[in-house]
Amino acid sequence: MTTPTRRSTAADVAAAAGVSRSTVSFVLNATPGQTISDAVRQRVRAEAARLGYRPHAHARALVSGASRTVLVPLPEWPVEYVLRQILDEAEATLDDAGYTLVTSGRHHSGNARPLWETLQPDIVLPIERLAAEEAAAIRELGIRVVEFDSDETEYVESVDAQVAHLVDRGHRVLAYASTTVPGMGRMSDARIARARRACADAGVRLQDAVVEESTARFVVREWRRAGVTGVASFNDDTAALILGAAIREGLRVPSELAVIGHDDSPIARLLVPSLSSIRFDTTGLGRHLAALALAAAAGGPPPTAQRPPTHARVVHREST
Amino acid sequence: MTTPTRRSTAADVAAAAGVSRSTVSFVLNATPGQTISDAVRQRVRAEAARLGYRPHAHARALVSGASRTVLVPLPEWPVEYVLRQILDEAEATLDDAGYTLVTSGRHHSGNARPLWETLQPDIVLPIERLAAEEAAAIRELGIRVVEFDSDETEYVESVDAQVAHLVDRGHRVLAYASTTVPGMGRMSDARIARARRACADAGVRLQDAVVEESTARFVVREWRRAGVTGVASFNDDTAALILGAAIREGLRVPSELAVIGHDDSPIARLLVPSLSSIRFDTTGLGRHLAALALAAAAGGPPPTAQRPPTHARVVHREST
DNA sequence: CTGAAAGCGCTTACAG
DNA sequence: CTGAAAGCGCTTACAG
Repeated sequence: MTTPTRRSTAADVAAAAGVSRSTVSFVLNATPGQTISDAVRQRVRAEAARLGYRPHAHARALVSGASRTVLVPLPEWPVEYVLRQILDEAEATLDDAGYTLVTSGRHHSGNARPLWETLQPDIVLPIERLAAEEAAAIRELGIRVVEFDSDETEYVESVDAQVAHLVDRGHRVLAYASTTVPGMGRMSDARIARARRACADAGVRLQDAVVEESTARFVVREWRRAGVTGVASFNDDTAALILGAAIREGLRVPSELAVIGHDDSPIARLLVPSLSSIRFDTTGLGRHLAALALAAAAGGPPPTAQRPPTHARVVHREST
Repeated sequence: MTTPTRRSTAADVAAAAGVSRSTVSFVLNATPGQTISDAVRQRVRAEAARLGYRPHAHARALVSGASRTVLVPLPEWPVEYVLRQILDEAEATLDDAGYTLVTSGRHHSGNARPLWETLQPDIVLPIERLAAEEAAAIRELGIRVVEFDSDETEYVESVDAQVAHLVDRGHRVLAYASTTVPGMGRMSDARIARARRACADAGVRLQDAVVEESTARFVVREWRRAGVTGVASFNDDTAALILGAAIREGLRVPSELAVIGHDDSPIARLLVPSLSSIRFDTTGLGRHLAALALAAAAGGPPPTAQRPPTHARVVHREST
């Protein structure tokens, strides 16, 4: 760790090039409508390069009123594979448009100010809907908040795909395995509700249970007793728990118990038997997020009220 | 998405409270050495609250020269479980000290400026050592760069623990399973080298191979032929690949082939048989990172040149 | 064709 | 006890 050197400013460049600070700004920002000789432009650029000049972001943001930054507050629950993939794609797309995506962690113990105050992003795009007061507080900072038009209940079509897959493969008594990760309760409830409806529509029965490591074998035994032959899971980790319990119970998978996960995370391919799962169009979703942010940054309304393209589809492997 | 309202400034608060802007600043920042009547203080605070005044971060950073922000550029390779845990802890610790930790993604396609320019953090703390020119460029921005005193070769004692565990359990021909994730090559090489040394010291033989999904069974067959009975893996995903291949080959684990992973990621408990692995003191490492950043922010040298407490230790499960 | 000046929102010596 | 003023580093009308 060495001591930082004093950074060079536009004034330094101006002095070195023998021009005014405005000229430096005009040249370096290629401001249109200015008539500056090529010789001067060359000189300014050369001096800027020589001095390693980089405009000070805070000063620029202060005067321009925009930081070209998008803040994504992460949800309370641990961020899973799918969301990471989506955010990676959103980040790349925003980068192409000259915007930087920053995610904020789930700690806000309170000593540091909230990241939107520290960062002063142009846009805040929360994954989970913010509390109304919180959103209002952010807006009072002059920041635009992008709220999704849809709540969790619209993102559960993947459950239909799980149920349809199991029904197609001849299962008539199903179970839904949900999880207890704190903060995911609402999402879990929405998915169970959707599973119930899908099963009712298909005329099959549905059990459900919260599955944890310590109870997985017990749950599996109960389900077997109730005639369950196919299980849809909240995510791949929960499915792995079911799969493990089934194996330890000496059940054959999928002939005695079929299991389908959700998210198609890396673990799905690593399990034996490999896990059928639900894959999302994370690229499409990521670009959709980026488009929402960019539209908000441009000051307009969201691009389309259309639902993003989830394209949830079954990846069929050995477990079903 | 609603249009943002104009945010209120210190000038608004001053006008509303009938005082000067300096007084507002003194009151709100509790600047010591000022003698301001309680009545005035009350009034300023009340108006600030009523107007929802929040100091503009960029203006404040511009004048104070500090943003109370720590930037952690993430490595090129996909961030695994252990690093996330470490960063979560570092984030919480920094938050307690009033600093915000921001991580920068691995995209820098180049249209957006590097995050350190956009963010102007006080400290940059890269996980992987930065290229010298890059570090120099950051320092020219007046930002302190914290370089670890140690390179990867010092973080491989966990390999000793893997080898010792297998040797303790009676294995005399070992194998090291490495991975091909781009960017992790150096780390992988360092660990294999360490495994070789540990095996030489223990007087046991060592094979090694890069393991991928498509080649895992082949590799396992080869190893069996060479008499290998214990495998140490670069990470838990690679171990899962070996485990899966062993099961598909009809081998009994651990009696015919023992496997130990690395990182103790969630998958280790989900596999059947459950995977022995190496757990780190992520809490200690996270706090160590935070301490390094804080020491740098305070302007001093790093707190201690001591190595961080990795405390790598074996978590013994069914696979060994 | 180029520079002096104002101003973004704040903090902090310095006068009263 | 409190306010006027300078200045952080930039951008951008506005004069020459």
